Amino acid sequence: MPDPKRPHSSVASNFQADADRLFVRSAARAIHVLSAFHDADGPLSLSDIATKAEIDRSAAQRLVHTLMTLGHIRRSPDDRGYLPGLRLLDHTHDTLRLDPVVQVATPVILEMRKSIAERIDFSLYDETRVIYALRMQSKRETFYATLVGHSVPTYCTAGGRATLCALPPEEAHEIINRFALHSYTSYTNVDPDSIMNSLEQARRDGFAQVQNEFVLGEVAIGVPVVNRQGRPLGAIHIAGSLSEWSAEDFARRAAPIAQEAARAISGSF
Amino acid sequence: MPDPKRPHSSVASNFQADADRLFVRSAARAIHVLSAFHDADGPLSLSDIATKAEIDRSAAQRLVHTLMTLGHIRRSPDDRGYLPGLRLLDHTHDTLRLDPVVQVATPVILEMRKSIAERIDFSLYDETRVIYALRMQSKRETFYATLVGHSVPTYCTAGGRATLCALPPEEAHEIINRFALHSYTSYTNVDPDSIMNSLEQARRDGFAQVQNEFVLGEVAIGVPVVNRQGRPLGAIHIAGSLSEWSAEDFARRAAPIAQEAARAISGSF
DNA sequence: CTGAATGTATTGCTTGGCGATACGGCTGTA
DNA sequence: TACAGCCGTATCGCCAAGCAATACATTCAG
Repeated sequence: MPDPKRPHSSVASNFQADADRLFVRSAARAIHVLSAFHDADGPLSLSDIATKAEIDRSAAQRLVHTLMTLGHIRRSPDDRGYLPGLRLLDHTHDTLRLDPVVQVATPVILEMRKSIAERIDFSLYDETRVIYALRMQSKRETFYATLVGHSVPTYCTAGGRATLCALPPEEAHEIINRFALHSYTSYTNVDPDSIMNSLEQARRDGFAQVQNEFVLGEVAIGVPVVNRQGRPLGAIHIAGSLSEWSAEDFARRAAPIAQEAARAISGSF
Repeated sequence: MPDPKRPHSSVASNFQADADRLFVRSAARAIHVLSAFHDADGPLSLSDIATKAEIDRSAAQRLVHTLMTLGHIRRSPDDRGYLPGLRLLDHTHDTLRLDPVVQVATPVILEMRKSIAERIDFSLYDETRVIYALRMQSKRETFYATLVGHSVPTYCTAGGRATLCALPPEEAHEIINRFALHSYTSYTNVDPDSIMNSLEQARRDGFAQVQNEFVLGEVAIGVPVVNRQGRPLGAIHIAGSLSEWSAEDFARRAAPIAQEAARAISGSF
């Protein structure tokens, strides 16, 4: 399953700096080096990093060296290339624990598991995607663990559609158009108009529902968490298996729980 | 002692650079800026960041500006300061999904939940601490969710002691001595010799056990995951409540499960 | 009103970072 | 065995990118 496009502001090395005297190129390049791993599927060599970060080998050498002394890059255990370093996880922790939305969502999500045994996730809104921040596993899930930081597209997932439906339609439309709409399964809806219709439906129902569009055999509902101005901050989603639920039953059971939780969180912003 | 030729250079900035021509100061400073949030408990102002990162306000301004355009820092929702940005979570995802140990541990940990209903964690070894990478919640846990990236000391936690006991004693001793041993609860063992004894015990038993030392009311066992050379890579830990288990019963029940899982993972490295 | 924060903007000097280049060590292959 | 093509590492002189100092508009507390 391919990852959705992660923003990667690429050619940014030079054209930024001319206009922007506050822009520190070396700092940005360091970040680009770390971002080189976004489309890696294993350890990278110096030249790999240079290519992906769009810098020359010398720059890659210097920056990798620097990041390695800081623990943000390490050699792979078998010494065949470079990997992201464990120190990056410290920033993860900071990002999550200092995020006001995560702070109030956490106890609410934990409480939800008393009401339903399915998989519950909380994710943060980032324009064309939502990023997984918290997860409560269901009892039976054994195959696939979504890692924290995993991001999925907004147009074809329950959580994503939930956040989009909290936006003014024209803004949602603009975001959908920014996408290279990709068919994850044969059921994925890639027609912008049809997606806009499901957003409309979700707005009426108060929750978004998706089956089979991103993962086969999965039914999921999503509810947006919004601030006082109604702007989306994130989403709560609950996912179950189509082998155990009809879509209707699942929505009837899961949606009210997610809605109540979302209301509790939304109240604080 | 400050060099008169470089009147206002901070200690942190140049002690590296003199010796090391490959070291890119601006890159390191960018990371320091992100690390400033490690000991923050809310949004930071520019001056806060400058202080914590040991740079002047100008540098902080430039670096924060740069990191903000990259999405690695953002303003807090109420516009009262800066927070770590969501893009950092992309690096989280890379770090976890590319980590060979996490790759093989994930399905094993997921499988464990079939055998036991308590809280199961997998964490990665980083010298004086272990960093939480994966978690399966127990049914009843409602108060406290450990966020991914959270790190705990090695000397007083089950997972930490498990990894230490896989080290040669002198090396473990050296690590323990590097610590400011801190009493998290009134039960925390802060005596190096006594800690060394529990490591010895853990080595004999094949698992480490800790009660009350880090969190009151909690009993936990930990088993190290090691490579072929026997070096620790991480640990599996299972935690339960002392209100439901005696320490002995808990160990009898949980240890074999964790040991089998650890063996399965350790085999691959 | 004052004083101390905040974030933002500008500037001239100089040193930190640049990129070209070279090197020794592996690995696979012809 | 010799060669080609990677790998990571090391060196060096040039100059603009990054630096620190400084100034300023707001906001907030006392």
